[in-house]
Amino acid sequence: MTSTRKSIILKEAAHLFREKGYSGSTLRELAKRAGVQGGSIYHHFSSKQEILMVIMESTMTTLVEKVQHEITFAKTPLEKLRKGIQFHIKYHTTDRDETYVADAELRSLEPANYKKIVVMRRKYEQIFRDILAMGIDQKCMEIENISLAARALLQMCTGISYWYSPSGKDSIDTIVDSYVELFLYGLCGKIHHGGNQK
Amino acid sequence: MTSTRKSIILKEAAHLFREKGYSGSTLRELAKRAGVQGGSIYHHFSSKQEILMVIMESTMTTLVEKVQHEITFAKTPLEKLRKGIQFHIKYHTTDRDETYVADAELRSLEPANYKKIVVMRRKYEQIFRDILAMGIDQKCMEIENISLAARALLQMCTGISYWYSPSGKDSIDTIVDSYVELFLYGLCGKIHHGGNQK
Amino acid sequence: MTSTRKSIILKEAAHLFREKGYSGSTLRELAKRAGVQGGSIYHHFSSKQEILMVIMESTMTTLVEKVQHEITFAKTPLEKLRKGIQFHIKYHTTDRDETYVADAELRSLEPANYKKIVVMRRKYEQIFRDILAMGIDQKCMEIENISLAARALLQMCTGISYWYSPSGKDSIDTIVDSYVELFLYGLCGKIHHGGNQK
Amino acid sequence: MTSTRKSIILKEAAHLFREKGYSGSTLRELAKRAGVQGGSIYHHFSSKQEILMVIMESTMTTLVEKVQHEITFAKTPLEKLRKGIQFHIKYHTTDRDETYVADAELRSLEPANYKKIVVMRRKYEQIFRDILAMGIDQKCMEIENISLAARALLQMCTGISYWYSPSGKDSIDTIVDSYVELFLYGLCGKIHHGGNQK
DNA sequence: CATGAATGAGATTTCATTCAT
DNA sequence: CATGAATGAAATCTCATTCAT
Repeated sequence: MTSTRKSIILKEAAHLFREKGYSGSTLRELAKRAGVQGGSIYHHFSSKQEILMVIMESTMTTLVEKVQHEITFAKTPLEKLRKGIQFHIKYHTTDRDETYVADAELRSLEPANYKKIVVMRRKYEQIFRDILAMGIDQKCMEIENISLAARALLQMCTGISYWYSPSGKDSIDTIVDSYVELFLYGLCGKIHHGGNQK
Repeated sequence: MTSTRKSIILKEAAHLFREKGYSGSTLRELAKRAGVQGGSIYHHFSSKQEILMVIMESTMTTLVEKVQHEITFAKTPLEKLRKGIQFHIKYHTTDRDETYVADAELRSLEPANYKKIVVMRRKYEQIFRDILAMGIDQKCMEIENISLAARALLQMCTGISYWYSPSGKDSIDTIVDSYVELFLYGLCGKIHHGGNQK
Repeated sequence: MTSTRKSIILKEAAHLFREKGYSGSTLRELAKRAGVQGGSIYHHFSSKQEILMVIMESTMTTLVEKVQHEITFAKTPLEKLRKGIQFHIKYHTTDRDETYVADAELRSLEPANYKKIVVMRRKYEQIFRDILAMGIDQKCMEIENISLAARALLQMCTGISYWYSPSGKDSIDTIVDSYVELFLYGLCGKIHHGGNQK
Repeated sequence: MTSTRKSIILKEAAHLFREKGYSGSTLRELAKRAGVQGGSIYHHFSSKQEILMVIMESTMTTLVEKVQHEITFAKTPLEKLRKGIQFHIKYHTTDRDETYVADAELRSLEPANYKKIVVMRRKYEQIFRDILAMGIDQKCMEIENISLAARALLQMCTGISYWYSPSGKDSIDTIVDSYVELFLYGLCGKIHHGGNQK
């Protein structure tokens, strides 16, 4: 919530990178949006790449820390999953520029940075895989392939940050409920227990 | 499957754009990968933008045409959905460079091109929305919000093209089956008809 | 003597670097002098540093090769020294931009390049040290410290490239003769055999 | 020997300019080495150029004043020359950063400053030329071209500041003796009076 | 005096595009 | 069709200098 020059630049950078992509964004444009001269950005960051890295690192750190906190107090795997999805979606809608960038610009990271972020990303995904595994253990979920399911879940939910707008007709809570419902019961899960009818 | 210069350039362009993004790719690099000199690209395409547009247009055209063909002969909405998902995933894994680019580089299109592609994309999504609506009509699906569900479905499936590798441990058929199952019945749909227990 | 664009750029670069130093020279200025656009330089060289390196490497290579050829056919150490000095001075006056740069801009080389050139420079100096050592052996020279003497000789002669101008009043041959004389007999060597009278 | 902020900055500036050249040095680097922040330098100097000028002016002033004092009490031209060389070398080794800069960065001076320093430099060189002329008059030296010889002498001796290190194996006194000897008698002057045998 | 954020001009470098051969 | 030298606009980055605190 602090509004230092540095934080303004970061905020505008996330927005710009989301809009035009990292490579498609220019520091001139960023400077203009942040209300500073081009050179001033280099007082706070040593390179364009560093700006991207700061956004990605802080976003991933927050994601991992907060989701762990959110699911700690839930008792059942289902409850943990619901809390996890809820948090994921809320964070991906409130800080949607940053999360979009963190999701879409992995490829723009230089090798060393890439490695760091991939580690954090795996850690985050692991949290969800663990929940699913627990659900299977406790027989409240039935999943053929945990990895696939976790990926599907996160991609589905992350995708929200691609189109969500606060001024859109669906509220965040509506979206959260729909997605949880969808992921837990599918399109037909509440209607009939039919097998896989090819 | 023709291997003209032009088709090689297109293939390499899709690969390169996927790897580094449209803005992050240079025509020099493309030329090198395609085995020609920089200037030669301009005998086949009038600009970098045109290369992107050709990829996107042909990809979207194929997507729309083929999915329609695939679902035509399916009788029930469930069957249509299964066929649709199957086709979507297969196409997104076999031509994953092109489909990835078509999905991720919308923002790199110039306004006129952007409009054209968005229309095609909506048409494609509409096909899936129609299936879901039909499913509700015929009471074989239960969906709160068709738009959200269609988006979730496509993002989930498209996401496969982000990580799928032919050398990975999951075959395309395995992936298709898992995703169809997941989307139709969710994690718990086959276990119990419990309500939404917050 | 070839006048390709590349050779023109190199020639002008040597001249500019000599005039303003490597760091003090801009590629814009170089481009202007070479009659090309700024960007064109990068068609021939990958960086400003590479231009400097090409100048230094080719200069040092020529120096070592040619001086070896020059002294090969001289029989006595004195004759070899005279030939060596003569060649050194001639090369440092005819290609004085390049030799000046090779001498003065060692510090502007990046570490890897620096190492390469230092090796070549040592090789060149060694040639002169060898001549002096041979002179001592054959008792036609009397030198307390070969390293110091070789350094003094080369610095004295290299210095010519700092002030020599083809339009000046001293011809190259005059300069060569004076320097050889000076270095062989000193200011007083022909007058009296006085000891070191402090 | 005073260690005011200003004198520290000057000392570090001479060192930095020697290492990277005037153009290649940045005030930020200088500030860091001097242990202050970038802006602080401007409390002591009005510009980067002024720092260079202060170094050069004080160095040249000291050179001229001290060499005159050193040679005043010597009686013969030979004695004067020995004293002059001795002083020159000692000063160029003890204050070798400053003297190196004074020697190498003439071209970095703005026109007005350039003129001033060139005058001082000529004055310094003239002192040595005068000694040589006196030596010829008194027939204790034999020199074809006084200007060339003076230039050769100074370049030879100044060059010491390019490689001298207090931790090297040659002491200053050793170097002084070798150079004096070398310049007075050459490599062969003490051996035989042979003519110029081409 | 000292700081350090900010400036803005300018440096190096990149790259889509053109065109003579 | 193909080449590769050249362009020129624009991108990233640097740095001497200023100034409010």
